[in-house]
Amino acid sequence: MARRTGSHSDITGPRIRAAALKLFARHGFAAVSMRQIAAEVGLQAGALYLYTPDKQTLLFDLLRTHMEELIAAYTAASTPEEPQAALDHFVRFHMGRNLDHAEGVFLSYMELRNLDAENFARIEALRRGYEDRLAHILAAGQAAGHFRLADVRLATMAIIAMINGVNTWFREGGRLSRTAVGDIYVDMVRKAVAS
Amino acid sequence: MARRTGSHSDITGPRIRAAALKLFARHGFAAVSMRQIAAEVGLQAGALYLYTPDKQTLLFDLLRTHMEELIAAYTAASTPEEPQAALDHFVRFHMGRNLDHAEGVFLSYMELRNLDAENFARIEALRRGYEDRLAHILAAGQAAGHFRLADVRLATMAIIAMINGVNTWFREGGRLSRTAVGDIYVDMVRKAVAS
DNA sequence: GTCTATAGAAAGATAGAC
DNA sequence: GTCTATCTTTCTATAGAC
Repeated sequence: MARRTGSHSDITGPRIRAAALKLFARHGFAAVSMRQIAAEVGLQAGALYLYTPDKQTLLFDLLRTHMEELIAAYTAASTPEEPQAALDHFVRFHMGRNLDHAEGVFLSYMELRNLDAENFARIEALRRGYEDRLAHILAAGQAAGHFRLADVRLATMAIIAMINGVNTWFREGGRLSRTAVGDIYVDMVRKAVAS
Repeated sequence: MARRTGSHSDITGPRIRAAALKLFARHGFAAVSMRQIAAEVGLQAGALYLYTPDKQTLLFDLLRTHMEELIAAYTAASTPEEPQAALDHFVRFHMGRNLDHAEGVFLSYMELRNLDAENFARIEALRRGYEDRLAHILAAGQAAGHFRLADVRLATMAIIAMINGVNTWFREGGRLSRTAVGDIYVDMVRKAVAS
């Protein structure tokens, strides 16, 4: 398909979103100007408005994409049937995914307040859908007598929060490897839900 | 002590900090203007500069006060000697304190990036000092054979993150009371560190 | 101690040339 | 598809009156 010079619609969009993700995560949504995002991509500020109607929609698209790709990746990595194996798998998947998409994770927790009510509800629905995957594993293990949980929803939130916390301190090349941390967290989670 | 009309130095300072805490937590540091803070207190923007040299110092003072009062409160609530009792006590204290100071907790995790390097280091040192209280409990319990931990530092971070997560979903008057949630978390933590 | 007024910089978004 | 130029608003911080 022939294209005239200066026409980069299909590549510029992703580059804008990548720049915005990086800058929003690093400095915060409100602290980053459209001019900064444009400069990061090598554009003038006005050109951004060919790709997003406004700044908030740009943020919403980042959060929506982050959640959708998380769910798609979890779905693609088939979960074992057996509850204990499924739980171990969830812990390792969630930790690895979080570390590989740290900027998106940070944004999706910190910048929800910059969405309007409708967009906020959409992102929350996606997050809840993901959390339900873990809740179902726990409920199945509880029903089968493998786990002993006072409350499935609280255990779900506790496990996710615990793993999310890894992003605040883990550094590649630090004292413990990613695999070693994963092993230790799997062990702690196993014990926490054990019957 | 005689005081002329319009002189409220001793009361205005705390009111400014309270307003800034509320607004920063709700909308984010960068999204809140000095005018908004002043309006919340019933002042003009210029008057704020009698109480803080600039906006960032106002944020730093909030974070420092939050951490110092957290540590002071934990110190004042005497910790049991026995490791398991001390751990239970820490879980309940940390959860309750977080819920009572949700805005400060949120700020102290979300707005660190708005501090310069020196101020950031000071806040991190305070946080580390607090985390060490839990680490010492875990290490003592490990040494006494009450706990089995693959790594004391990881267990410390995991427990704190797990409890911090409560702030994102707990609502007073919801399905479970604060005490009920505390009981369940104490149970999960006990099991996670059990030998 | 607080106000009004303002300096000076920067923001989001749009119009129109190329 | 992108740029230049600009409108309009808002920001932090300061100066000086009261």
